[in-house]
Amino acid sequence: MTTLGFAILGLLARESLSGYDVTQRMKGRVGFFWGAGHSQVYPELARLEGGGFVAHSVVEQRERPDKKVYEITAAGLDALKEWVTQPPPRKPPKDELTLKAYSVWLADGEDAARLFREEGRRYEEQLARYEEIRAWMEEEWAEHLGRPETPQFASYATLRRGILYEQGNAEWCRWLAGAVEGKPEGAGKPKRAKKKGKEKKGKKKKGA
Amino acid sequence: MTTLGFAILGLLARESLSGYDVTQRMKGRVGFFWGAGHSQVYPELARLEGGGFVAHSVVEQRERPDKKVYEITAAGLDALKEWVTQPPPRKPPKDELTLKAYSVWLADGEDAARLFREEGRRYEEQLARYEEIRAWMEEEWAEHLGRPETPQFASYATLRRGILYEQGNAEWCRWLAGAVEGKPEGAGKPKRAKKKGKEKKGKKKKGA
DNA sequence: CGGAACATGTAAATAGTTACATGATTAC
DNA sequence: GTAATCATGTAACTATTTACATGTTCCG
Repeated sequence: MTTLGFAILGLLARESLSGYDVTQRMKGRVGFFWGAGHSQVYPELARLEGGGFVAHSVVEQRERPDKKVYEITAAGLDALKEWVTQPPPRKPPKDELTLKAYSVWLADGEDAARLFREEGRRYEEQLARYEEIRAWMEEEWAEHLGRPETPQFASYATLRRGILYEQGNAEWCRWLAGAVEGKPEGAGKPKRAKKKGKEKKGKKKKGA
Repeated sequence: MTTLGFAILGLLARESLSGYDVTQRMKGRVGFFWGAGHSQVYPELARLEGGGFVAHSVVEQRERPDKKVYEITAAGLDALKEWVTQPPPRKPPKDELTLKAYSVWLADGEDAARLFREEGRRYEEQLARYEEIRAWMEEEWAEHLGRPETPQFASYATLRRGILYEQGNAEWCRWLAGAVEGKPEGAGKPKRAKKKGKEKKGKKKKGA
């Protein structure tokens, strides 16, 4: 079983969904911790069905194309429960923004400050959206949030994770943008023998 | 050019390395924000050389097998500088621990608390290691850390990112472990009769 | 009429992991 | 002798992304 399979089972444990619905969730509410396109979702649903973890029934619609609605089976629920408390394998993270920071010493300070200020702004926007949802949940779901056996509690838990994540990102971006501001282009290894025609129009770097 | 290619260029911009060395870095100092095995590194170095971004020379060693030491070229450095300040494409994150949290409502409270307490402990250990390195850097590299044009500054920046990341993770795990502790098993049918005496007759709602 | 949302798939390509394969030297 | 580290590669497989492919209904 793949992790994507468990992601789908996690959705179907809450409500039965079509492949289309699953894809929408993947780029909506659960999209901040797991994502997949429809071209991954449909084959995975077929595999899950082959393994007996889900079953589908065709729902005919008058005004819409027919759809296959998938429901989780008892075996699927068992497999999901088993998986939930297993420690996840630690896999090498891929954080492209940090990777850029690792080479930021080579960049022009203004360009770098622009990048990290802009990225920081995005994280803050996302944070603001999460905080709104959080406020809504804390009011609307007040009685669920003390009950870890409810899906509402679990959703709230993932949201808290998202909030801490965005806060950390935003704080770091702000700090880094401030730190690189005003810096000239990279020194350290002044390997500039470049007289390339690769210069972008209207944007002149220092040098010359 | 792939992101892995830029990851390698980022290393070679600091010092010339063999494929073996690059692989070691990938699971060492830069491993917390980018990882790759040797089977990915060697072909990528060949591709980078094909594109003129790196060049190698064979270093014969008396006591060790010969090695190919790769050096970044002027073209490679240009490409890297260009890439550093481009906003990274937002790709769907894959956070398996949060995904598990999304289905934690189905799990036994003790099992879940164990998982998140244990994961939290790991994050705290990592955090402690980072804090040590940070203390070392702040003493040893004091004069570099105000200079964004030095590779030392950039390393420090990525370390700060790591610290904020681990702090957020650890805090969240602690909170979640505490919140699920003592919770009985979730909705649905109980999986197996473990040696648990805490059976309750909770037949409850189906997910909504 | 055209675009967005609903609805489901396959194909091709790229990225990444795990396994296969070899061989030297150092330290126990 | 045997395990660990150094050193470099290829092959097979899995996961993921992007593109191809089709058809409906709703709204303006």
